[in-house]
Amino acid sequence: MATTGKKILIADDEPDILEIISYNLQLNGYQVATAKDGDQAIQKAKEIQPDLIILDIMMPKKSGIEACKILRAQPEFEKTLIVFLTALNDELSHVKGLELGADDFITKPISPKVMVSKVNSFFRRVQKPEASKSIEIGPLRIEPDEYMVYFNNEPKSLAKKEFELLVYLASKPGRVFLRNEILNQIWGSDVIVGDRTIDVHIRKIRQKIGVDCITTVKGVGYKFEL
Amino acid sequence: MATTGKKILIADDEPDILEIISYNLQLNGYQVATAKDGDQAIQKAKEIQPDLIILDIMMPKKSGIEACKILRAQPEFEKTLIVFLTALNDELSHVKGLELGADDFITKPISPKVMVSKVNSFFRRVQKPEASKSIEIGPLRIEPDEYMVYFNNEPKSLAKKEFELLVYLASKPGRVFLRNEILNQIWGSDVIVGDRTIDVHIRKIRQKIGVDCITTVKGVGYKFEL
DNA sequence: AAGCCTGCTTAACAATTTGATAATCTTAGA
DNA sequence: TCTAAGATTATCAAATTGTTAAGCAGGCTT
Repeated sequence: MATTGKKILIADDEPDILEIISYNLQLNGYQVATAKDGDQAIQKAKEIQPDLIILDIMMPKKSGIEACKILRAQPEFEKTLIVFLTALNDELSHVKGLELGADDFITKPISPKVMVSKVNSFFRRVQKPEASKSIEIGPLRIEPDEYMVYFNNEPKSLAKKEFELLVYLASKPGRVFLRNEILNQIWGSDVIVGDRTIDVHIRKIRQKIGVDCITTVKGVGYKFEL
Repeated sequence: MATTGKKILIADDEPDILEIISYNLQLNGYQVATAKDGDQAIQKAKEIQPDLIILDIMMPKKSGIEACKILRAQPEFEKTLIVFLTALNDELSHVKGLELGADDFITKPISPKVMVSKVNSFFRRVQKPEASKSIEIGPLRIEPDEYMVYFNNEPKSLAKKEFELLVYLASKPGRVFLRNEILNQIWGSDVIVGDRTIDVHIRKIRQKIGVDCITTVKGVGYKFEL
């Protein structure tokens, strides 16, 4: 299954549960991180900024409820999906958890299949694309979100292929990309285009940006540098 | 407790359950309607247009799953919250239900208290996106509450889809939204509409607003910018 | 219930932009 | 100097979007 790019953090003190759930979510294309207690959950949450946090209620160090309270208090986790894992019949926890700002709870025991279904349904509601970060090299700023390049804050608009090519080269300034690498990355390994095609696109980028930020390495490829 | 105005429809074939849940939800300010089988649930849903529908899986006439399928097929219930009531261990129903477009399921037996908490959390979840602050960009002001756009204080009225689309794009000025993202957000991930549909709506917005505030990024999508 | 209005979607065609190629220069480097 | 790789330019086909009009369905009015 293709990766969805969604990051999930699971906190539970039972390694077995952690592993089986983690494994099944990964099979379904999620990026999974784990924590074995409340403190670790909080620390890892800050670290990886997950899209969904699953907290077991009963954990050492800090309970899931405490962890949730702490997380929710921070703006960065204000809108993160947080759900609790609870044992059956633990009604009090349910009520408390929901009042504390959890978005839902999941009762244990739970089969991996149901878990995956639930997780999918969480994301069905809140699917918003993650923002990619901008690249900044000297007076040049590339904004992948906007499909725009700014030179000294002057906006320069490139066509799709040109932009992709520039972003690719600029991803590692100074490094030379072989023509083959470029073809594979931007055009795909199965597409066949002529040799001059890359040149033409490079030319258009140079022309539109107005600064020579792409250097030719004859017989090898191109590199981005200012 | 003050009334929230939220309407809930509960369908279950056990009158006792119906009554006790209904009573507790009403205590918490919800308007509650009940149905005792699948057919009645569908009929009442059309009648009162509830904000949340709770369907028991095992019911006479039509099962909750069938009822859900029928309801979801109708545009008016496309985005209504629907949750299932299921007996424990009935995993198959869980999975099936979520795949059929239910938003969640609740396991029986369930205490009234937990039920109320869950219901509260459902509404909390769907209310978040409705943070209806007005958006103001330059001479353009968007009032989500009024479904109105003002340009230099001149009111421009847009149709629903047009308005939603504009609000979505304007939520992050400068950022390019892929056609796919737009489809998922405005039309829903399961609705299939033709390619030109977005264009036509974009055109109408541009036409009605009278200023070109939407930029096309060919091969990618659209972005809002003045 | 019939008719009208509005908004959503689609189809058909026009207009535009993009991407790839070919042909023709330039130039770095042997 | 000579040569091969790259730069330029023009051109064309394909992909993408814009525009218009027409069909349809739901809601409202009469």
